[in-house]
Amino acid sequence: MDVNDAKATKRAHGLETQRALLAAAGAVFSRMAYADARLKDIAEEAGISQGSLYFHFGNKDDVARAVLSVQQERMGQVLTTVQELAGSALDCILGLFEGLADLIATDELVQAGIRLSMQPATGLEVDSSAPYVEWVEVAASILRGGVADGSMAPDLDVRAAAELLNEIFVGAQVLSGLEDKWASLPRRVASARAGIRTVLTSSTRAA
Amino acid sequence: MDVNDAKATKRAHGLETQRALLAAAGAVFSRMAYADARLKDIAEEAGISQGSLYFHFGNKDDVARAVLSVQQERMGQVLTTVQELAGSALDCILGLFEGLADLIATDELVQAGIRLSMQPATGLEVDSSAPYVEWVEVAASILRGGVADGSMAPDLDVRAAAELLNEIFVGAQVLSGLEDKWASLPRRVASARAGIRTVLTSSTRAA
Amino acid sequence: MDVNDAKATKRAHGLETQRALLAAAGAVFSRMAYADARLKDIAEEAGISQGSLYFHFGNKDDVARAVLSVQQERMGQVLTTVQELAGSALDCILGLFEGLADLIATDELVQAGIRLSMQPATGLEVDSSAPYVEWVEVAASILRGGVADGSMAPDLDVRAAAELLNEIFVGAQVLSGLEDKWASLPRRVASARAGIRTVLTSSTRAA
Amino acid sequence: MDVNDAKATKRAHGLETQRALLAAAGAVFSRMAYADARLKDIAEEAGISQGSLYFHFGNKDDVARAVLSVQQERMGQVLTTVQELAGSALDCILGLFEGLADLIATDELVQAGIRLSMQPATGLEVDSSAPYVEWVEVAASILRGGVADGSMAPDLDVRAAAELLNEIFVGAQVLSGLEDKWASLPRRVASARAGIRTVLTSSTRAA
DNA sequence: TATGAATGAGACTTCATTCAT
DNA sequence: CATGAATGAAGTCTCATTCAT
Repeated sequence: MDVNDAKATKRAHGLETQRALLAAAGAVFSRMAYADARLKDIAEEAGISQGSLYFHFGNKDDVARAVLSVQQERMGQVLTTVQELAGSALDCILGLFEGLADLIATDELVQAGIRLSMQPATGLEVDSSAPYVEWVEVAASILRGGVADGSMAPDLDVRAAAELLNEIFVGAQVLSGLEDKWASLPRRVASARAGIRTVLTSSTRAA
Repeated sequence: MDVNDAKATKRAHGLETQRALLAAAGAVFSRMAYADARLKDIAEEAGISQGSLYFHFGNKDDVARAVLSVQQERMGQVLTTVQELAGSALDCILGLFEGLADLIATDELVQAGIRLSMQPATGLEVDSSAPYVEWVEVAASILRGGVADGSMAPDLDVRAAAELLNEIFVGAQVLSGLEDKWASLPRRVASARAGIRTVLTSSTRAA
Repeated sequence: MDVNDAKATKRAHGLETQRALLAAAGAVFSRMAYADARLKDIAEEAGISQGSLYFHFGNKDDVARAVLSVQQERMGQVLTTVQELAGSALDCILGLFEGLADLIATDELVQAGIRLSMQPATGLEVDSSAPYVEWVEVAASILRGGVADGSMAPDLDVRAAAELLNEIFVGAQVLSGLEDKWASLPRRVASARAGIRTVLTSSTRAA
Repeated sequence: MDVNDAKATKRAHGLETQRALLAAAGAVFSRMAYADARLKDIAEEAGISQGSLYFHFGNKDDVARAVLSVQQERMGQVLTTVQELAGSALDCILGLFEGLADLIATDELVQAGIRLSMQPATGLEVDSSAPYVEWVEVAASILRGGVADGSMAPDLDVRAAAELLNEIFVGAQVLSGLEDKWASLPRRVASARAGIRTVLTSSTRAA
């Protein structure tokens, strides 16, 4: 059992290191642009050597990709949770925005992912605009539900409204990121709530 | 007059080079992040040597600052023009968005300025979030006019609406930038038009 | 112990490299002015890459500072040794000059330090004239001993004599440095011996 | 006559510029090492363009050489003057030191020359130690006169004494240069006077 | 004569990445 | 797993020098 214990310990230790590394990457990438972020800083923040970093990740791009993947997972999680709890589609969309805002405001790793998503052509060959397209689809899908369940205007232009919501949320992210590192994002979203509801429920020529 | 002629010629030549340099900087900064942009590329694009670049601008930061300054000037120009032409405040704000969208979609230098504004703490110690604050003020001022001239809802929450408009526009900028280098921005703005009008004119609990 | 061994080995290797680097810096800085010295030459002379140099020293200034620090240590060592051995204060001061002359004539690092000390305001913000002031104090202190132990004239103007000695020694350094890279310094000091003794022992209006 | 006048004016203007340029070079080279001095600074200090500088001097080395040449001329002038006035050889040598000290303390161009002389292998292929050898010869020649006219010890070791004097003076130059840009040189020389006289007049085993 | 503009070589420095231990 | 050491490519910037006007 000695050997197995040692192995287990090592593996546990390795996982812990990896988590620390990811958190450190989040901290650094949330503070500055990808090109300005130094692997040295990440390693230091994680309390390990630069050499070690290359054991856990292949290179700088991989680190960023890992961050992006965690971000997407966590944001997706919010979507799942909200969809389970929400009543009407309108509540769902509003709850989604609120939930994401809270997540972003408190989770450095998610902040880092957002930052990274907004700097294309940086080397990480991922099509970073992809996630945004996805979110439009998500929103459109919910809006269609809203038209169906009567919580939104029956003649809502779903496509345009979904894009508008996306723009609002992305804009709020960017502005709160610049303003105070996303601390004000929940407030911004709350403040936009009334306007959003108006757009989604006003009939005739809405959105 | 020989001497003066010579001087004038030289100065003109210099200014021309500077313009080329600025355009080149616009092209490069609009394509990639500040930290990824290479002075070599800018110089090459302008058709001059790297050394020359330092004759006209002190360093990389100065180049970026010059780009930002031109961007702000051109965007301010749109504001002025629109304010002169517009009838109601509602027309004014919608015209402003349209005008800016067209400018951004076609002017590389302005695109570069936008990119630069969104990468804080990169070295150009300018508080790059400042312009966004300014635009909220501009919007708020126009909205107050709209409440007064009756083109908007009398009980409009001006502050919240101004922030929402700003978020919409910034979000549209970011998304169109990621999607197709701002080509789709005018379309996005046009598509948001109905929603914006709804928000600004719906009474009771608007925005 | 495997791990500790590995660490120790690495550290030893690093120290060795640093020593080589310092020696190379001595060789280069002793041959030319600070501003003319190329880090490339130092790295090459030490047999490592330029990049490596920055692993051990932060920048060019740091390298120079390290050289200066070693120089001062080695020269101070001579002072200590001589003070322990010397009989009279007169023997002490003459022995000090001889010892320093021999050190300077043979130690490239010390030569480099001397060169560096004589190029003020070059970037190494150390007040490089400080060491010279120090040496005047040292000399004055010994001379006071000489007045006390009777090996020098009782009415010696200690301050003036100390300054004169300093000037002689600095002058000899500079001239031998220009003449033949300090090879002739011991000869110069030996040749000055008689004059120095005269100045220090002649009564009435000496020094 | 118009043409000649114009020519004369131009020539005069040119000479004036050249003088300004030389003074500027003196100012700059007296402040920093040759390698640190920028032609741009010299041109600015002279109030002309860098391009103009190349009309008057071929290149950076030439500027330095011009400074050195003026320095040597002015220092030689002091020698001539002193030799005409002095009574005994002892007075002559002491007067020479005093005269040179005063010149150096007040003349930036001479200060610049001194600085330049002490940075060998800088590019100006002049053997900069040559002047110092010369001055030893001058001193030796005067000392021989002193032995002859009885103002110095009859058994003076002329060679050694001359070298010692040279070292004292060079040392004083260097130290005052480092201390306060040569302002204290006259004081240093005055303070060394008594010691020098002792060395030159003490019999038996002097110098 | 004089100058504004331009150039190119080369210096210092940074940083992702690799490797022996 | 981890690290200290090392590397090399590349980037920003400086500066002596040239040239057309």
